[in-house]
Amino acid sequence: MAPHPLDTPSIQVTRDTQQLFPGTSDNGVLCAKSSPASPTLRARDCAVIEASDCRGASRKLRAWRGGRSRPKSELALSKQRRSRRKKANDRERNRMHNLNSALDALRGVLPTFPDDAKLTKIETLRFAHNYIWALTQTLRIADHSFYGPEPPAPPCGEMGSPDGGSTGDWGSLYSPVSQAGSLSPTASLEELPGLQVPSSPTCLLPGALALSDFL
DNA sequence: TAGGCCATCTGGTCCT
DNA sequence: AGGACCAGATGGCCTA
Repeated sequence: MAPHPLDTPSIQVTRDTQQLFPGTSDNGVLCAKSSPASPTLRARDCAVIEASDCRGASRKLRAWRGGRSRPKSELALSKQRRSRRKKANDRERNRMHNLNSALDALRGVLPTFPDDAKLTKIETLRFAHNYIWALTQTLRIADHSFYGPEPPAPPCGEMGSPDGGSTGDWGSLYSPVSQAGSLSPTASLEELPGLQVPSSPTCLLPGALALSDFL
Protein backbone atom coordinates (compact mmCIF):
# COMPACT_ATOMS: atom_id res chain seq x y z
CA MET A 1 0.00 0.00 0.00
CA ALA A 2 1.39 3.26 -1.01
CA PRO A 3 2.03 5.71 1.74
CA HIS A 4 -0.72 8.15 2.22
CA PRO A 5 0.16 11.53 0.90
CA LEU A 6 -1.02 13.10 4.09
CA ASP A 7 1.30 10.91 6.07
CA THR A 8 4.22 11.66 3.86
CA PRO A 9 4.08 15.21 2.77
CA SER A 10 5.31 15.26 -0.73
CA ILE A 11 8.38 17.32 -1.24
CA GLN A 12 8.61 17.90 -4.90
CA VAL A 13 10.82 20.36 -6.59
CA THR A 14 8.77 21.13 -9.60
CA ARG A 15 8.06 23.99 -11.83
CA ASP A 16 6.27 25.81 -9.08
CA THR A 17 9.46 26.26 -7.17
CA GLN A 18 11.08 27.74 -10.16
CA GLN A 19 8.54 29.99 -11.73
CA LEU A 20 5.73 30.49 -9.34
CA PHE A 21 4.65 34.04 -9.30
CA PRO A 22 7.55 35.68 -10.92
CA GLY A 23 6.47 38.79 -9.17
CA THR A 24 5.57 42.16 -10.25
CA SER A 25 7.13 44.58 -12.51
CA ASP A 26 8.78 47.72 -11.35
CA ASN A 27 5.71 49.83 -11.77
CA GLY A 28 3.57 47.57 -9.67
CA VAL A 29 1.84 45.79 -12.51
CA LEU A 30 0.94 42.30 -11.50
CA CYS A 31 1.75 39.58 -13.97
CA ALA A 32 0.31 36.53 -12.34
CA LYS A 33 1.92 33.77 -14.30
CA SER A 34 4.64 33.42 -16.83
CA SER A 35 4.61 29.70 -17.35
CA PRO A 36 3.16 28.28 -20.56
CA ALA A 37 -0.42 29.13 -20.16
CA SER A 38 -3.62 28.69 -21.97
CA PRO A 39 -4.86 31.42 -24.27
CA THR A 40 -7.43 32.29 -21.66
CA LEU A 41 -4.82 32.55 -19.02
CA ARG A 42 -2.68 34.69 -21.20
CA ALA A 43 -5.63 36.88 -21.84
CA ARG A 44 -6.57 37.32 -18.26
CA ASP A 45 -3.40 36.96 -16.34
CA CYS A 46 -0.58 38.86 -17.86
CA ALA A 47 -2.65 41.89 -18.24
CA VAL A 48 -2.26 45.12 -16.46
CA ILE A 49 -4.78 45.18 -13.70
CA GLU A 50 -6.76 48.23 -14.36
CA ALA A 51 -10.34 49.01 -13.68
CA SER A 52 -11.06 49.27 -17.34
CA ASP A 53 -9.62 45.85 -18.09
CA CYS A 54 -10.99 43.51 -15.48
CA ARG A 55 -14.30 43.02 -13.84
CA GLY A 56 -14.05 44.21 -10.29
CA ALA A 57 -10.42 44.89 -10.82
CA SER A 58 -10.31 47.73 -8.40
CA ARG A 59 -11.73 45.56 -5.68
CA LYS A 60 -9.31 42.78 -6.52
CA LEU A 61 -6.48 45.20 -6.60
CA ARG A 62 -7.44 46.53 -3.21
CA ALA A 63 -7.70 43.02 -1.86
CA TRP A 64 -4.46 42.09 -3.50
CA ARG A 65 -2.76 45.06 -1.91
CA GLY A 66 -4.04 43.99 1.46
CA GLY A 67 -7.23 45.93 1.71
CA ARG A 68 -7.17 48.64 4.32
CA SER A 69 -4.33 47.11 6.16
CA ARG A 70 -0.86 48.47 6.08
CA PRO A 71 0.51 48.23 2.55
CA LYS A 72 3.13 45.56 2.14
CA SER A 73 6.19 45.76 0.05
CA GLU A 74 6.16 44.15 -3.37
CA LEU A 75 8.68 41.63 -2.19
CA ALA A 76 6.55 40.66 0.78
CA LEU A 77 3.49 40.36 -1.39
CA SER A 78 5.35 38.21 -3.84
CA LYS A 79 6.55 35.96 -1.07
CA GLN A 80 3.08 35.73 0.37
CA ARG A 81 1.53 34.84 -2.96
CA ARG A 82 4.20 32.27 -3.63
CA SER A 83 3.63 30.72 -0.24
CA ARG A 84 -0.12 30.62 -0.67
CA ARG A 85 0.12 29.08 -4.11
CA LYS A 86 2.52 26.45 -2.92
CA LYS A 87 0.23 25.54 -0.05
CA ALA A 88 -2.73 25.45 -2.40
CA ASN A 89 -0.79 23.18 -4.74
CA ASP A 90 0.00 20.84 -1.86
CA ARG A 91 -3.61 20.73 -0.81
CA GLU A 92 -4.76 20.10 -4.32
CA ARG A 93 -2.21 17.34 -4.74
CA ASN A 94 -3.34 15.70 -1.52
CA ARG A 95 -6.94 16.07 -2.54
CA MET A 96 -6.31 14.31 -5.82
CA HIS A 97 -4.31 11.62 -4.03
CA ASN A 98 -7.25 11.02 -1.71
CA LEU A 99 -9.55 10.86 -4.66
CA ASN A 100 -7.30 8.33 -6.34
CA SER A 101 -7.10 6.31 -3.14
CA ALA A 102 -10.86 6.12 -3.03
CA LEU A 103 -10.86 5.11 -6.66
CA ASP A 104 -8.33 2.37 -5.93
CA ALA A 105 -10.49 1.13 -3.08
CA LEU A 106 -13.39 1.00 -5.48
CA ARG A 107 -11.29 -0.92 -8.00
CA GLY A 108 -10.45 -3.36 -5.24
CA VAL A 109 -14.03 -4.49 -4.86
CA LEU A 110 -14.78 -4.67 -8.54
CA PRO A 111 -14.07 -7.86 -10.43
CA THR A 112 -11.77 -7.52 -13.36
CA PHE A 113 -10.62 -9.97 -15.93
CA PRO A 114 -7.77 -10.60 -15.82
CA ASP A 115 -7.34 -9.91 -12.15
CA ASP A 116 -4.45 -7.56 -12.59
CA ALA A 117 -6.18 -5.51 -15.21
CA LYS A 118 -6.51 -1.96 -14.04
CA LEU A 119 -9.56 -0.04 -14.99
CA THR A 120 -9.18 3.54 -15.90
CA LYS A 121 -10.92 6.14 -13.80
CA ILE A 122 -13.89 6.52 -16.06
CA GLU A 123 -14.13 2.76 -16.54
CA THR A 124 -14.08 2.25 -12.79
CA LEU A 125 -16.91 4.67 -12.25
CA ARG A 126 -19.03 3.29 -15.03
CA PHE A 127 -18.34 -0.28 -14.07
CA ALA A 128 -19.19 0.38 -10.43
CA HIS A 129 -22.40 2.05 -11.35
CA ASN A 130 -23.51 -0.75 -13.62
CA TYR A 131 -22.24 -3.46 -11.31
CA ILE A 132 -24.29 -2.09 -8.44
CA TRP A 133 -27.24 -1.86 -10.74
CA ALA A 134 -26.86 -5.50 -11.77
CA LEU A 135 -26.47 -6.67 -8.18
CA THR A 136 -29.57 -4.76 -7.20
CA GLN A 137 -31.55 -6.37 -9.96
CA THR A 138 -30.23 -9.78 -8.99
CA LEU A 139 -31.35 -9.30 -5.42
CA ARG A 140 -34.72 -8.19 -6.56
CA ILE A 141 -35.15 -11.24 -8.73
CA ALA A 142 -33.94 -13.49 -5.94
CA ASP A 143 -36.53 -12.02 -3.60
CA HIS A 144 -39.25 -12.56 -6.12
CA SER A 145 -38.32 -16.16 -6.69
CA PHE A 146 -38.04 -16.82 -2.96
CA TYR A 147 -41.33 -15.30 -1.93
CA GLY A 148 -43.21 -16.47 -4.91
CA PRO A 149 -44.77 -14.65 -7.74
CA GLU A 150 -46.06 -11.84 -5.54
CA PRO A 151 -45.55 -9.03 -5.46
CA PRO A 152 -45.41 -8.92 -9.18
CA ALA A 153 -42.29 -7.66 -10.76
CA PRO A 154 -42.59 -4.15 -11.97
CA PRO A 155 -42.82 -3.72 -15.65
CA CYS A 156 -39.58 -3.49 -17.42
CA GLY A 157 -40.24 0.06 -18.25
CA GLU A 158 -40.06 1.00 -14.59
CA MET A 159 -36.77 -0.62 -13.97
CA GLY A 160 -34.07 1.85 -13.96
CA SER A 161 -30.72 2.01 -12.35
CA PRO A 162 -30.37 2.34 -8.58
CA ASP A 163 -30.30 6.06 -8.76
CA GLY A 164 -33.99 6.19 -9.27
CA GLY A 165 -34.23 5.72 -12.95
CA SER A 166 -33.08 9.10 -14.02
CA THR A 167 -29.75 7.88 -15.09
CA GLY A 168 -28.87 10.82 -17.18
CA ASP A 169 -25.60 10.24 -18.87
CA TRP A 170 -24.93 7.14 -16.90
CA GLY A 171 -27.14 4.93 -18.91
CA SER A 172 -30.55 4.25 -20.10
CA LEU A 173 -33.19 1.76 -19.06
CA TYR A 174 -30.79 -1.08 -19.35
CA SER A 175 -28.01 0.28 -17.32
CA PRO A 176 -25.24 -2.04 -18.45
CA VAL A 177 -24.73 -0.28 -21.67
CA SER A 178 -21.28 -0.06 -23.02
CA GLN A 179 -20.22 3.48 -23.52
CA ALA A 180 -16.50 3.09 -23.53
CA GLY A 181 -15.60 -0.55 -23.46
CA SER A 182 -11.89 -0.24 -23.81
CA LEU A 183 -11.49 -3.20 -21.53
CA SER A 184 -12.66 -6.16 -23.43
CA PRO A 185 -12.84 -9.17 -21.19
CA THR A 186 -14.63 -12.11 -22.64
CA ALA A 187 -16.05 -13.29 -19.36
CA SER A 188 -19.76 -13.63 -19.25
CA LEU A 189 -21.93 -12.12 -16.59
CA GLU A 190 -22.19 -15.46 -14.80
CA GLU A 191 -18.52 -15.28 -13.98
CA LEU A 192 -18.89 -12.18 -11.89
CA PRO A 193 -18.17 -13.02 -8.27
CA GLY A 194 -21.29 -13.01 -6.20
CA LEU A 195 -23.43 -12.22 -9.15
CA GLN A 196 -25.91 -14.98 -9.81
CA VAL A 197 -27.69 -14.41 -13.00
CA PRO A 198 -31.19 -15.78 -13.03
CA SER A 199 -31.88 -18.62 -15.36
CA SER A 200 -34.51 -16.50 -16.99
CA PRO A 201 -33.22 -13.00 -17.08
CA THR A 202 -36.32 -11.95 -18.92
CA CYS A 203 -36.30 -8.25 -19.38
CA LEU A 204 -33.69 -7.48 -16.77
CA LEU A 205 -30.68 -8.85 -18.45
CA PRO A 206 -31.54 -9.24 -22.05
CA GLY A 207 -29.34 -11.53 -23.98
CA ALA A 208 -25.89 -12.58 -22.97
CA LEU A 209 -24.20 -9.63 -21.39
CA ALA A 210 -20.48 -9.59 -21.34
CA LEU A 211 -18.49 -7.88 -18.66
CA SER A 212 -17.60 -5.27 -21.16
CA ASP A 213 -21.22 -4.32 -21.19
CA PHE A 214 -20.81 -3.04 -17.67
CA LEU A 215 -18.31 -0.48 -18.71
C1' DT B 1 3.62 9.16 -34.33
C1' DA B 2 -1.08 10.03 -32.77
C1' DG B 3 -4.12 9.35 -29.20
C1' DG B 4 -5.41 8.07 -24.48
C1' DC B 5 -4.58 8.46 -19.71
C1' DC B 6 -2.70 10.63 -15.92
C1' DA B 7 -0.44 13.94 -12.56
C1' DT B 8 0.27 18.45 -11.65
C1' DC B 9 -0.19 23.40 -11.72
C1' DT B 10 -3.15 27.21 -11.80
C1' DG B 11 -6.83 30.72 -11.23
C1' DG B 12 -11.62 31.23 -10.29
C1' DT B 13 -15.57 30.52 -7.36
C1' DC B 14 -17.99 29.32 -3.32
C1' DC B 15 -18.23 28.47 1.50
C1' DT B 16 -16.98 28.78 6.42
C1' DA C 1 -8.67 35.03 5.04
C1' DG C 2 -8.19 30.57 3.96
C1' DG C 3 -9.72 26.05 2.45
C1' DA C 4 -12.39 23.01 -0.75
C1' DC C 5 -13.76 22.25 -5.15
C1' DC C 6 -13.62 22.75 -9.99
C1' DA C 7 -12.13 23.11 -14.77
C1' DG C 8 -8.60 24.31 -18.13
C1' DA C 9 -3.91 23.77 -19.61
C1' DT C 10 0.28 21.34 -19.99
C1' DG C 11 3.68 17.82 -20.25
C1' DG C 12 5.06 12.97 -19.51
C1' DC C 13 4.33 8.14 -20.30
C1' DC C 14 2.51 4.31 -22.74
C1' DT C 15 0.48 1.76 -26.52
C1' DA C 16 -1.39 0.61 -31.07
